[in-house]
Amino acid sequence: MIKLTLPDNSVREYESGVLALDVVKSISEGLARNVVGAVYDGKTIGLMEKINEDGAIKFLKFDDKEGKHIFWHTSSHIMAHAIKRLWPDAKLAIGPAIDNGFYYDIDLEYRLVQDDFEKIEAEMKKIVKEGLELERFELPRAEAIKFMDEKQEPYKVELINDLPEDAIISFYKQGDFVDLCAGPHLESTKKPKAVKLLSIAGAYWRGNENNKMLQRVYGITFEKAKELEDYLKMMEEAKKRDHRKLGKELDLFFMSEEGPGFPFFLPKGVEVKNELMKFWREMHRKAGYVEIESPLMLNKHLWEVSGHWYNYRENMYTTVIDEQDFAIKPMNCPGGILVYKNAMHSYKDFPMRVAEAGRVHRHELSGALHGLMRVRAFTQDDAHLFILPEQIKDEIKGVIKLIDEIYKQFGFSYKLELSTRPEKFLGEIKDWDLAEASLKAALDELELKYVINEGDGAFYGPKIDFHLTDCIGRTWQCGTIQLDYQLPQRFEMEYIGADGQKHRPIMIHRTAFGSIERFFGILIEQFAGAFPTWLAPVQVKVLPISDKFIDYAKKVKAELEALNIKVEIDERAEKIGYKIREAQLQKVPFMFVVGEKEAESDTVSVRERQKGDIGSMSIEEISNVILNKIKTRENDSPQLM
RNA sequence: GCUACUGUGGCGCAGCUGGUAGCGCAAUUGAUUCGUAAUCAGUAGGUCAGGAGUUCGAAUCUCCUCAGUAGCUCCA
Repeated sequence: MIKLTLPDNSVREYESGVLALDVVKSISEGLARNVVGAVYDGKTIGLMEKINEDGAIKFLKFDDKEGKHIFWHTSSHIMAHAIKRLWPDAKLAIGPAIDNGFYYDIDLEYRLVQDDFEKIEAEMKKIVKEGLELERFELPRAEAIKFMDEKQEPYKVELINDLPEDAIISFYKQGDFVDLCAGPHLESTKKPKAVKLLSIAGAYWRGNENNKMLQRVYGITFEKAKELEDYLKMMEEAKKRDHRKLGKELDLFFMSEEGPGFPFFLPKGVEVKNELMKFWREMHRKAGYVEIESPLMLNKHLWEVSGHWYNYRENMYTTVIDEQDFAIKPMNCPGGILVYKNAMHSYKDFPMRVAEAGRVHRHELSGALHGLMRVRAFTQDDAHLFILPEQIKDEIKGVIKLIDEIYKQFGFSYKLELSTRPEKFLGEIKDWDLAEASLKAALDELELKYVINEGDGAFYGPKIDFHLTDCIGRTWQCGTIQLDYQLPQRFEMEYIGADGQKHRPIMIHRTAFGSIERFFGILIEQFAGAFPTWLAPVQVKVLPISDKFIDYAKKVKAELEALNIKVEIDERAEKIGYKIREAQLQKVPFMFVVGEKEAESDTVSVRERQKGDIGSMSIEEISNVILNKIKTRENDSPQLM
């Protein structure tokens, strides 16, 4: 509940939720004259401030995040206004603010191209210069529909029709431009002086691929030109971390036209992946997991039982062997289940935690592919837990903790999402309800924040997803925990309970990395390719000053290799500066410069990638430092310091 | 899959309104043996994603296919 003190000292109360401050404006001239902003659950956002315990509010300045949203939301109106001026037949759909800027979906016969951006930007700047005041007004439903109909805005009419009965239908007007909008907005169009349109893309009306595809124009604005400049520079910098670029530069992996969506890993990429999996195996062993392997390909019968043949067929690679249909596995679970069914189990065996790093193939839509983040063949660090009903909550909590611990190793922060029953689902609703409640309970008991995605679960059960962020802020689902009552039934899985009777186990599917490929991609971007020493494909590069010292360099290399340190020599007849530059660009954690001085004293001159020259040390001394970093898996990537 | 854009030697790029391809890095050869982010010189390497068409003539124009990029849909 929000209390608003008006100039006449009367108090008005609002339900919690977003309160458009323009409402305040209309009722409280003087208190909130130039105010733009909103209050949410009594907390200040936008230009507002709580001034006393009652939750009264007064004019303030921008709060960072929400303030930006208001700024950009108004900017999206300015852009729509500009486009309407240039192409009066454009039909407006929706135009919200996003984390970095805003967009507007527009239905326009004419196809916008990059070259139109300048024109639109120029028109936007004109509107900014005009400093049009934004006015809010409300209309009853019938009038609102009539109004938008007259303006020939069919999408707006549809939006109004879908608003709940009691919704307040508000509009914002700036000059001759009016838009259906809940607000809030800036008081005038004069602030977003630095304007930049970023890209144009297609987007389905209301996100449904059966609907018409509209043109979505993305843009960003700032008050000052310098801010825009900084933003664009920052984006440029961020793009240097792109794993696709670094993957090439650092010889980690590549993609070939011959296998769209099927990544090739180069020796250095495999080194990193192997180290990653070593870490993974250690963590899982400690957490009480065993590991199995199941076949890549299984016959149609199995996929019919699992439900994949009917629910997932368009995504599976299939083939015929000896006149029998087979499918390459898109998921590891059925294989894991066959392993379970290979023997009779007792309740005493539970919880069983069975891991499998299994390569799966899914025929993803070509437009969905993206570097290592979205591929058609990937290795899931899967595991299936077979448990008793009373073990659900604790096992889920255990999995969450394990995933959290794994992510912490890399310094990741993550977002959690809980996805519930989809339209296409197997099994009984009551089982679904129970499963969803268990996942919620586990999250709540661990006091974790999460958002709920209604209807986003897998067809066999609800799930908790862990989302990680890439270099430009896109998030990718990595870890997932899915509770499943369906497959145990479909596969008639059993165990013998304390009562000597057969019972059905409950199954949890889970991944930590999600896909090793995707996780690797995120990792590359997180560290900008400068892997911590323990993960680095080359940990030490030995750089002889000249050919004369190659023998000594080889001796150094042999000593380090005996200690399992990954080392290379740069034997080329280049100057030391050149070799250092190259090793630095390859982001090798340690460089050993060896010349006459070192060969004589049996030492090396050590150069660390982030600190530069750290002086001359004996081989034993420096290898102890390195071994210790490897052993403790110290996060010494310069990106995290 | 959809919308828009892109596709030139291993990599990064240039090639204006059509007249049969250039640069830098890398590679390679030779010289240099040089102390902390690029030594000098030479050589080789591409029928311009693939196909069809327009044209006297196409990397440059048109169409189709493939691949990539951004976003949408979908998803780990």
